Amino acid sequence: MNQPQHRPPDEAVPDELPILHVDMDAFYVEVERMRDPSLIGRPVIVGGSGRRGVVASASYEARAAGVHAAMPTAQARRLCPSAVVVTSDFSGYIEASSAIAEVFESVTPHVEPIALDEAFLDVSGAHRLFGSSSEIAWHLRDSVREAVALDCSVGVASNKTLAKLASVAAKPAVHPDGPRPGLGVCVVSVAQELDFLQAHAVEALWGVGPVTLRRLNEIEVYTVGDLAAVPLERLVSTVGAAHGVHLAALAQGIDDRPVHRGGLPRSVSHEQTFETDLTGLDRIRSETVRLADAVASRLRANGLSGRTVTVKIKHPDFSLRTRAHTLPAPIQTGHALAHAAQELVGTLALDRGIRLLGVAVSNLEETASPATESTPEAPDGREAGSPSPRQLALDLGLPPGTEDACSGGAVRGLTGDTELDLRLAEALDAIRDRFGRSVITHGSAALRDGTPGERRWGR
DNA sequence: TCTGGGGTCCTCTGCCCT
DNA sequence: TCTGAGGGCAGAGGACCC
Repeated sequence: MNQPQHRPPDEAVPDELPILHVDMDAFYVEVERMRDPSLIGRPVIVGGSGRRGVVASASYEARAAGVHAAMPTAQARRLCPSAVVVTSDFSGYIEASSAIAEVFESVTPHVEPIALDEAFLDVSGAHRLFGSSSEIAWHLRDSVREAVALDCSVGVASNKTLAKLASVAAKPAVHPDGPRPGLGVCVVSVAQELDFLQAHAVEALWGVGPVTLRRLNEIEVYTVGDLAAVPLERLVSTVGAAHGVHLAALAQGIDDRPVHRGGLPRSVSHEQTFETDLTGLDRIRSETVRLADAVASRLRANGLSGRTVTVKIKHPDFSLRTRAHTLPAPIQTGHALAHAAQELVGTLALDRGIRLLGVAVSNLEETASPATESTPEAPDGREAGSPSPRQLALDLGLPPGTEDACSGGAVRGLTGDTELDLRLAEALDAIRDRFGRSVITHGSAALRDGTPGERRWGR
């Protein structure tokens, strides 16, 4: 959205409002419009274009027709037949997101990314350089626009919940005649907090999804104000202890969660919904290898390894099953991960067909890349926070590469990466870096149209 | 006429150990 | 040797977020 910005007169904003929530406006759509300017002014839907795709983001023109995120693309097409459907290409979004993150970091080191298109900032230490919180918010809007030619909305408040709601209030409005410019920046002073907060529908609170909303509606809670009036015991008996106590505090405007910089990710995963349900053991196994390989590539690219392997399958009736196993040592190679994932898949009922298959690794830790790890001059004394030494597994079966992991023929215990696994992964990475990801893969998982990882994260 | 993908966090349950 | 209580942990699943 490239609307002219009308800077409001300076407001008396006390500097004790430390939290900013910055949210890009229709981020994926606007990135696609930068790539293809012919999309400007037209209704645009970004998301999966296949038979089972859903909407990831919709332009304000498409939203005016009732299209919203998570809606099946087929349904969105019916609601807005004139919309242009663009398949998500995350490499461009990641690039823009990195440029935006640099703008945030230029103002404060206290940045907590929430997604590619939004973040919380704690600006309590930035006032001497950049002025009041309101001035910082406008400065960020201008700087983001200058850096990536995209608009964002900024909420300013005393805590995360209020800042998040404020950024929503600052957003452009959906209107049948076209998008109406929003405030751009919305400041919620301490004096306004409760009135602003308690007028919201209860589902506006973070943590209130469809299930919690239904439960709250059953006890006649529809607004945050209603929530604030419910006795804590009733709330706890309705939504559970932890959730109830948390929601009760939020309803009173109490939210002392700090802004913290992202640390190590908790998990890395790939999953795919298939155009037609997956059947046949060979096919299921080969897709497991492909997903495991994609996850392992990302682990290595980020210098990570993990101990807990989880597989997830969704049946045609949408019932979901997961199986997890924690290995004695962390792994980061496709071979070891595929082996563990296949063992887990083998414990699940596969005869009903598979709509979605996923492979995830959690219990992550930093690990030196194979290239750096092989450096013989590595110092003995490691600094705190430096990558862990790699514990290798004993290879109890055939050497990697001499067996097809998807054949299930060689049974190695679920142990970890072997030295050979690592050397093979290192060679694969080098070849893929040079010639592209699709030039080499497991024989059992020959790529047909790119891995989900490529489609999502780029080659 | 269908319902994605990549995450995080929480609860419940079962198992193991003391 | 058996049994029960309780803590810790892993696994499974649900709910939620963007």
